[in-house]
Amino acid sequence: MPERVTIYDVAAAAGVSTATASKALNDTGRMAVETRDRIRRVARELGFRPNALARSLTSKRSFTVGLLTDDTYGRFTLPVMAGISEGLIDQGVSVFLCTVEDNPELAKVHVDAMLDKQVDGIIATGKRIDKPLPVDLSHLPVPVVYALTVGPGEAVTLVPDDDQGARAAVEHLIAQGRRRIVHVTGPGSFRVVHERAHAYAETLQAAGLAVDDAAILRGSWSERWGHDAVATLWSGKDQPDGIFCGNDQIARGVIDALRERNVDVPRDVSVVGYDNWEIVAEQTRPPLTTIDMNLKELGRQAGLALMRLVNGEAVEKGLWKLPCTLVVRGS
Amino acid sequence: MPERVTIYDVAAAAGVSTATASKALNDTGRMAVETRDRIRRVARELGFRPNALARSLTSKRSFTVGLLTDDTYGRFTLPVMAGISEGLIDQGVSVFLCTVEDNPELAKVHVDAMLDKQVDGIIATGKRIDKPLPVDLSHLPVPVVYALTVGPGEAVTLVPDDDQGARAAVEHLIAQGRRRIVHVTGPGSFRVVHERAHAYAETLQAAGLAVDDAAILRGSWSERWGHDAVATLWSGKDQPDGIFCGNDQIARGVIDALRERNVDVPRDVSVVGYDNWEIVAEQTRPPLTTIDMNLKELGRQAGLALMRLVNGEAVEKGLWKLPCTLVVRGS
DNA sequence: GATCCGTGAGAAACCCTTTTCTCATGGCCA
DNA sequence: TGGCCATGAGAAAAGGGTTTCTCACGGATC
Repeated sequence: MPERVTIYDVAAAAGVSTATASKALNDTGRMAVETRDRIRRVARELGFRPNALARSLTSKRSFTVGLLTDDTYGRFTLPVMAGISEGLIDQGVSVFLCTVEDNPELAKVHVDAMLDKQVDGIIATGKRIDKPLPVDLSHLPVPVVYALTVGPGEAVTLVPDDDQGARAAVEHLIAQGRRRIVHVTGPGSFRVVHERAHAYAETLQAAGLAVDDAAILRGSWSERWGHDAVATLWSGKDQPDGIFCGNDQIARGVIDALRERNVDVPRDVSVVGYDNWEIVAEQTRPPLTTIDMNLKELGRQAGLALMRLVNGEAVEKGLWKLPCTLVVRGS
Repeated sequence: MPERVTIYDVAAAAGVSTATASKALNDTGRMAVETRDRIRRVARELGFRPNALARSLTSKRSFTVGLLTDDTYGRFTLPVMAGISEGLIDQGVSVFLCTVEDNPELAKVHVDAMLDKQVDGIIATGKRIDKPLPVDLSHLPVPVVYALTVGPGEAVTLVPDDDQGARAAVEHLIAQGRRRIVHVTGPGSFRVVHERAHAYAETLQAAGLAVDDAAILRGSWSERWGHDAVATLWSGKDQPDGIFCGNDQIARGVIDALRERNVDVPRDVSVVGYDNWEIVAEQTRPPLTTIDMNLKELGRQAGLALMRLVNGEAVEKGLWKLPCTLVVRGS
């Protein structure tokens, strides 16, 4: 293991003091151009990289943030984390990852460890928007941002705009000339189910289409449920010509069931999913038209918002609803 | 934002020097028991927490490790990361998360940022065992451990024992009295496909059962493929009574297809999956018997191995194959 | 009563970098 | 020729801890 090169080494090699070396490398202070260039050249030759710890000690900024999640399996958290990491690296910020499950003591240990390490701020993220993390982050000495999980009212919280997403899905179906549009979605215990269902109903109404409570079918987030829902729908009369599904798995079940009944998608029925889970959406036959929540972008924004708070810049408090995108494929 | 309490505050409040305060709190040095207790009590009352940055500066240990991943969607990486985080927090170690996708420049920036922050070591992990990260980690000033991704030969690399896992699956089928066992698996371009297929064949042979190359069906990692494979298998004569699937999604497709054909699982055919992806395995009807790769445990071990390297303890180099577990459910 | 030694605590140095303050130098102006 | 000022660079302190070394004190020993 090679010894690390310190600024003392650079200063000695360039024949100057560490003060001068520091100023040369940070482009501060006043000095002859030749001196600055010489020091920089020496530093480069020696492969000098400043010790961020020592630097943080004086600057009071560690260029480090903590990321708390209660999710170990979900597929929503990873893109959010990737977005955070990607959005912050430009500013030289690194991200501490902490998985806390539902364990309050563990969460506290992690938060304390992060604070001891002088994180500049903390991002809380989770597997379910309507479930808070098992730890109170509201009186910390650093700013906190919430992404994909609820925070206290006065906090900055970023979530996908379910209303706009659902609206876009239904509007797309209407634009395809569909008039009898049903909504097959997940369990009523999820907040997103209500929001999407509400937006669905409003959009129909705005288009002058009939809204029927029975046209909202709640079940589980599974292919099976999509399959079963089609069985129910096609057992009565008055079959729909458009189906807005609460997620891509349901949509896939719906499409498979339709094909089994020789109902052509998209000729006879148009289907729109939710999530743009590529491994599902692209495998469907035909490939699934669906709503992308832009989770990576959400993560990036969360990171940037946190840095603005850290820098003392003004940030609008409250719920930020980030736009979803309709991804048109073949269904 | 409350001001942070430093050891100077503690020392002043207790009427001692910072040297004495430090020794009292770290249980080092010699001093009267009353002095030590008094300092500790004062520290507790003031809510003193040492600044880890300042501490790291002298100790040369940051109690921080870097975690590199190229995965932003996969479902394998998250449990590994959770295991690492969980395994290291006991030692007060925090984990820097870096997502590098397939971008070598980005990866280099992240690695440099971590080294600047004086990480004690680095863990590389990825979405696919047979694909390396887009950055060379072999000449770093800190130790490196690879988990779920290939490292150079002399490195410590942790992967699930696919041989043992596949063996356990097939042995379970044999123990159920099955004799005509086929293997429906993923694309031949994946190394795990070869390993599992090889173990499958060997286990059959060891049990004195016929091994037929045509009994290994390679396709995609999807339910659809499981479905299609059953269609193929049941179109000929000589149907199998046991099916070992390359992952849970395939297994689910297989089981669904069997039910559609009125083939009873597990009465007529036993099915074993791979991955123990609970959202799939538990939703299957009947619930899926499958192989759990214990990824969280793998992550934990990776973290512990890295800390042993950091502490200069002996660690066996090379490939560590960690045992998989058969999870018996209803199939 | 002088010497010795163990004890408890503090002074100071160190980790690495940044930043403020000071100072020597030399050119310019009066 | 003396005083001023701009310039370039270094000394020193700070940041928050840890660690080594030193020292004052009091009791035991001879």
